[in-house]
Amino acid sequence: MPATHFQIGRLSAETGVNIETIRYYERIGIMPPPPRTHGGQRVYGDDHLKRLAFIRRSRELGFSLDEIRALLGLVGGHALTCAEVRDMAHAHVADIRQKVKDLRKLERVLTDLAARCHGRKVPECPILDALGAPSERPHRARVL
Amino acid sequence: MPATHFQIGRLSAETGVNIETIRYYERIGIMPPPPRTHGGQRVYGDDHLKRLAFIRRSRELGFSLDEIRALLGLVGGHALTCAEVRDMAHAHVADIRQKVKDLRKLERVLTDLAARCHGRKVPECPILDALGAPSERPHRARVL
DNA sequence: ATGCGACCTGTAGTCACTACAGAAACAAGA
DNA sequence: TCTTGTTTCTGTAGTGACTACAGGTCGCAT
Repeated sequence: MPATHFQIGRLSAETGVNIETIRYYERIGIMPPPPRTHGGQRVYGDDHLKRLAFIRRSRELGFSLDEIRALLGLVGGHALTCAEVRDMAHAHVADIRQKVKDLRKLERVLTDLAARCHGRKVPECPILDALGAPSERPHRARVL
Repeated sequence: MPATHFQIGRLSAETGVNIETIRYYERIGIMPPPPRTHGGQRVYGDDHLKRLAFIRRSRELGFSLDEIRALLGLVGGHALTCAEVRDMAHAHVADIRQKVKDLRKLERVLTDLAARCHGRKVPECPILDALGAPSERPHRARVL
């Protein structure tokens, strides 16, 4: 069982969240201001640890800080229903699918371009060509 | 054949780049300052159009403005070799592949969570649970 | 008492835009 | 010529989610 009182450095180490980021979270109100020592240093407990872990995990899953605020019930004062949470998750999945699609298209284009490039001396680079020829030559072919 | 002299609005319309963004590009030096009318309004030509199209396309392919600066030969004064361009493209492909991987994992986790959620009244939401339970209950299982 | 690392506040920088306020320029109609 | 409306101008500030830094303080060990 870990100690129930620790400072920001420990909290940072346990959650993997940067110290500066923790203070930032406090400033914007998604982490509650913890009690302080006599000298003004922050003292955290397990609740803070859990909450920060939650935030971190949610960020990893692609939720914005505003959405996390909602998940935490910090908006309007009422907690979300399970259905609302599920809807948020669904919306994210849709976002992610679109992003993956876009990225894969992009990957194809770039690999194609790179494959056609043989690293020769200087000017006739097919990549620069495909991008639209910065200052010389009219560009005909359009990829994507 | 399109007109060779036009204002920022037209340039914006033809390239799909926001007017404010065009001025921003000028300010940070990746678009050259165009000549002006008597009254101070910017006048563009086909060179500008091509260059902006190049920039736009490169952005779409995921290059940063700094990388585009390099592609345009604005750094150190020397243009990149074809091989250097190809290497940049390769590096991007690697980036993209990693991102796709991460996103797909994320998608799986989120769909799983959403599937286990039946939208019931309020508290026993498996999504919030999996995220680490904001303030109550110890969280055992870790996904991802 | 002194040295050291961890911590404090507050501000500014990052990236790539985007938004706005308030003024001036230009084209078309009355 | 005057007015009206659209477009453009400059300069500044805001966005999201941090990150970096300066200059100072805390707390503990020696």
